[in-house]
Amino acid sequence: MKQRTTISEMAAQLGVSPSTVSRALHNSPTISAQRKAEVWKLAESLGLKVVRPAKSEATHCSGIIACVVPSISHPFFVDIIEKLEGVCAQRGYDLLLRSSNATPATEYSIVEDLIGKHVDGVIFIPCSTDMTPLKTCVESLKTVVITQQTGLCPSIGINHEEGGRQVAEHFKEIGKHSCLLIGPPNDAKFCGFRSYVETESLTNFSISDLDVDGWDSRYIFDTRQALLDNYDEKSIRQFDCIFAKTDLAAVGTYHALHDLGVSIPDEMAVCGFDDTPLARAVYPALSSVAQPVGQIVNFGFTLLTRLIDERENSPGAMTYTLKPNLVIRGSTFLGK
Amino acid sequence: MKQRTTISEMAAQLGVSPSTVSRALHNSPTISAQRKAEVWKLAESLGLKVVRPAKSEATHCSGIIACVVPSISHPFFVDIIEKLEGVCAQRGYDLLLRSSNATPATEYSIVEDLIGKHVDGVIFIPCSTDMTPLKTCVESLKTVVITQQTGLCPSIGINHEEGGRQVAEHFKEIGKHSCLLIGPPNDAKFCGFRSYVETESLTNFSISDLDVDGWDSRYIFDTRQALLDNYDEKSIRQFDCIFAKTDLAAVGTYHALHDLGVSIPDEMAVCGFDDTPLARAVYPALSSVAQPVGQIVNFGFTLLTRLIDERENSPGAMTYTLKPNLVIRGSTFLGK
DNA sequence: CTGTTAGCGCATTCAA
DNA sequence: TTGAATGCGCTAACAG
Repeated sequence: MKQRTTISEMAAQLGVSPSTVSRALHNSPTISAQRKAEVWKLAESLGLKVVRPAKSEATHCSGIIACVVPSISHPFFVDIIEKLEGVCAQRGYDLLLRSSNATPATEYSIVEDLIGKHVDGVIFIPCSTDMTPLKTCVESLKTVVITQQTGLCPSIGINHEEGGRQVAEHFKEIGKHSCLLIGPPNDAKFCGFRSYVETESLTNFSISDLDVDGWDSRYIFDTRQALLDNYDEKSIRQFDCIFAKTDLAAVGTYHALHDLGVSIPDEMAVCGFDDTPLARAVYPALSSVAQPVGQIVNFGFTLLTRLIDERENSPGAMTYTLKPNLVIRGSTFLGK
Repeated sequence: MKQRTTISEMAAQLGVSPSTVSRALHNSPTISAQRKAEVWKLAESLGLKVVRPAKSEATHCSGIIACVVPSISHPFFVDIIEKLEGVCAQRGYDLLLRSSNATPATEYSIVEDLIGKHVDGVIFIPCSTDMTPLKTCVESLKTVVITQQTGLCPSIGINHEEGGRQVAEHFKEIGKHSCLLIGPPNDAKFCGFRSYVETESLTNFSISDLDVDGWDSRYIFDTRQALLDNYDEKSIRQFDCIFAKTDLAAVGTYHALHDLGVSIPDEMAVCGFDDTPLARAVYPALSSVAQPVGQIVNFGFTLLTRLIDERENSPGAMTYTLKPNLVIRGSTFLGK
């Protein structure tokens, strides 16, 4: 197997010193244009492979960014991963991927594991309200939290309450007045939903909860099951709209409604959250609150590199909040 | 920010030499149980972080495995990534993720980039029939190809022809006799499909092609569009079954058929490939040829670690072929 | 069993 | 502008 070329091998071939090669490769100002050209010529003919681990050790930076996600099968996180890989590749960073499987304990052990390793920084998506793992992470590694706000480190995410409010307003506008919220009842988006209903004093608007949670594609089936366990053809019809924690739960809702013979959107409007590709894959297309994933990732990445380059004087724990945006599609469209 | 503790700091605190600490941390047999206990005690109180880059340099192995995929938004690859992250985490490896965006040129630059970097090996999923990038990869890095067979390095994947044959057989059994194949006509699964039809001399069975390809969720909409561009309510009904290259194309087909007012499965049976979570998310649930992703990933990982540990005498380019398995669901179920 | 020595390949001083 | 010397933190070979 062909070995990677070292800087000193190149130096030998050129009859110069290793430092000269190093300087040339770094575009150091203290080197003659001619030498630089020579070195680069050879470098390119060899494929230009500088041994990174050595560089990492000498410079104390590895060019690797870790990303900790709650799940690798939730389409929303997949979207984030995809976009993050994009910026990383573009900006010369490598992406190390780790899933906490929505378990704080795993999250913690990942952080433990990451410290002392070869990562320049980490993009963190917490999987619970337990901030212990994050705290440990922030203590030893440059960290940026995305998709939610935290006071522990720079963070960026949308205003989830606002997202819930948009859904409530939309439901009101299409004349709905009895909603089932599917997901953890204390989820911020549901709080926002409720607050809108209260603020607008929609007296004839009733709200119920169905507490099912999940992080991967099983969430679809768990939601369906929970729905079927708790409602039948008759009782489900006390509602005329459903707001699900995420598109996965919304799709599970589609299944259950189909089983119960309830039509979407005529009898029941359904709205999801995150606006994942899934929302456009199902029929009817699912209305969903979109998060500006591109912005979140790009800005999160920028924040992190600033931290890494220490360009940030006092990084503090700046918190950035973006606006969500309800995308209306067939699942809430023709509702009465 | 708390610095990672070095081995020599620990040594200093304990009044022993760095090598002793190193040995203890490695469970070397040439060390007293007492010393080992002392070291571990301190290590744990400190969080036990050994600086990896230094170790990487000294041992020439980093504990990092790279995975090159054609796309991070195709559910099939996502499934692979998820499972690979699982084994990696479990076996103490870090996973470096790179997407070629289904472009051989990008694939090549990724490989170029990976060489000389800190990866012990790479799990490679080629994105095209252009094997140049893979060849370069194999030359300089321990490489294992998954999801397809190649003579260039150890590889593991299913027999795609066999998958196509299973679909053909199923279509025959449910009494279909005019099929539209959606995807690159020379795809192995379609060859298998055709070969079954020929072998069984199904004289009354006709086959057409619709050449649309894609690697991410856009494939859904491109397929839909291609279908609508090429067929109308009438002409589409010359077919009674459709076999799509992958679940994404199948879902796109759902949309188009809905637009055209064709019912699934009554008027048209639809079958996908890869059996991604998407297949169970849509309605009616999509029949699809399942690939044993778990086996592929686990075995691929094992092959790679064997290569890395040099336990393999002559790695050669062993090729392993697994069996696909058609999962029948509502989309081809009640077909006549 | 343990300490000392010598690198791993690079970046970065310091001289020249 | 360039070469020589030093060190990053660790492992491994060698003594003791």
